[in-house]
Amino acid sequence: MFHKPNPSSGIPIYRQLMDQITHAIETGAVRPGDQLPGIRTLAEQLVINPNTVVKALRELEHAGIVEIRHGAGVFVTQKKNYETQSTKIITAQPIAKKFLQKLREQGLDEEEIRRLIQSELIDSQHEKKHS
Amino acid sequence: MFHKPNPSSGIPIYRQLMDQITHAIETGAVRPGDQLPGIRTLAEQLVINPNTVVKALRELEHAGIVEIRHGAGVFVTQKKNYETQSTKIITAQPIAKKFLQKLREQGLDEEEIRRLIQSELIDSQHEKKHS
Amino acid sequence: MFHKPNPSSGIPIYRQLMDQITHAIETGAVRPGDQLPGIRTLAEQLVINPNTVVKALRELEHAGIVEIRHGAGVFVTQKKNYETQSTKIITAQPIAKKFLQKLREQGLDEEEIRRLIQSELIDSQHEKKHS
Amino acid sequence: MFHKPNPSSGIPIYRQLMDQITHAIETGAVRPGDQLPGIRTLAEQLVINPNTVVKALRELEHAGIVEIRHGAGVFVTQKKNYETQSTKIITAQPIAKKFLQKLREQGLDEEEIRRLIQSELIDSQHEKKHS
DNA sequence: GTGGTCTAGACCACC
DNA sequence: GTGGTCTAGACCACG
Repeated sequence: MFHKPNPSSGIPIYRQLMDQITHAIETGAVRPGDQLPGIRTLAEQLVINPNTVVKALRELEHAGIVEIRHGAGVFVTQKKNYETQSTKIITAQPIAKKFLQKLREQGLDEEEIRRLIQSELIDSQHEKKHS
Repeated sequence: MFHKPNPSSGIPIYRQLMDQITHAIETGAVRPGDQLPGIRTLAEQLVINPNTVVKALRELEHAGIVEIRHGAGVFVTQKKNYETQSTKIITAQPIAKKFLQKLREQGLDEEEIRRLIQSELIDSQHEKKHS
Repeated sequence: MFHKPNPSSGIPIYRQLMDQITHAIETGAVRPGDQLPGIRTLAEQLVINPNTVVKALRELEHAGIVEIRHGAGVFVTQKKNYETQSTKIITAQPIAKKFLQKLREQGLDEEEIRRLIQSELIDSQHEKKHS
Repeated sequence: MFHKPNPSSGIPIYRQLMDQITHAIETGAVRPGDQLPGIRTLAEQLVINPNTVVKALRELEHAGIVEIRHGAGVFVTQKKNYETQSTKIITAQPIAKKFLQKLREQGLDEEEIRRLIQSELIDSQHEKKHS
């Protein structure tokens, strides 16, 4: 059902697995309420360490994508709209957090940060056009 | 700064460590922006495995309590309004101390105190529900 | 008679059940010689697996708290001098209730109370050692 | 190192495994401090369920024969004289306990029980001689 | 990779 | 109807 991650892609294996699972949900390959393969099963199929699988599933649980029931298995959450909270966003969140943290340490306030971001976004659009 | 967890208390070690850190923040023993001891240092002091320390810190990061900066260390998050937190916990401390003192005078040991508190907390939850 | 354990408290379910039973004996809610509810009954009431109940009872049996009679049921052991036990716990109960009331008035929630108590218990252990 | 238990012998599998382990210790096949095979390994070798292995080891731990170290493995206790506490005795203890419990429920006191046992022992010796 | 806990559900033995 | 044992297999904690 899932395929082997590429260990030399630069993207952490657990993130690649997260992407595969969220993608499977988005495409409807697995549906809310469905049970996912067990941790050991996944680890064997994908030839990765069970702990890595655990890490991926734990992150997905924190994000509300799956539900881990002790002794029973891992299930896709019943709720809804993963569209708005795709893996990409989830992945980006901590990066943004650390970035803002750094800016604040530099002494920038909210307004200054907003202006900085906006101007950089505009710049990068221009660079795109000129390339 | 932190105490050795009790491995036979039934409470997972990583959770005991989380509790200690949270409590230290609540009481103001460590303040927002402060750096916590390194993972290895903590592991040695508490005589536990570094991975267990990592797990505790990772959970606290997810909860927004601390921030792990790659290559720099672990820091208490700036955000929260810990001032009101600290005040109420600090006010509560002497009450707790006196209370524990009284129970011990009654002849209760640690185990009995733990059970009594837990039981009373559960009871009051039920009273809440029924009200 | 017994309450549903909290499966996400970090404390193993079987241990929470042990605590409840021990506490019920200490307070005199159940007395030496009394029969406890059957394993299946308990499991249904608490919405947990019968095997988990068995584990709790087995541990209590090893500790000499209860006696499991095959085909007959589970009984509180006759031996111990619970009278003195009961007295001190029962005396302590209103103290605990008042104490928890005060903490709640300070604005502490259950989680904060738990941490405070645990932390104070640990502290007093260290004071003991150093004395 | 250990061999498959007989599931249809009437003796519980976990007890057969306990016997094998204690026998291995008594004969010196495994010595104090030695690590036993892991739970999963044992289960595979003996073609039984891991939980059954766990049950056997837990009982042996309660009896002080082995020491289970979380995350590390199962080890033969360093202490000594298992000779005086052989499996036979350990097995017999709970039987004796329940027997005495029954007699007490019949209203017999300690002295009466002692006399009863002694007289029965003498009787059975006589029966032996006459057979 | 170790042991620890839990679920679900089976069949057996005792009273 | 009680507890006793066992299986199959899940996730959790720790080293």
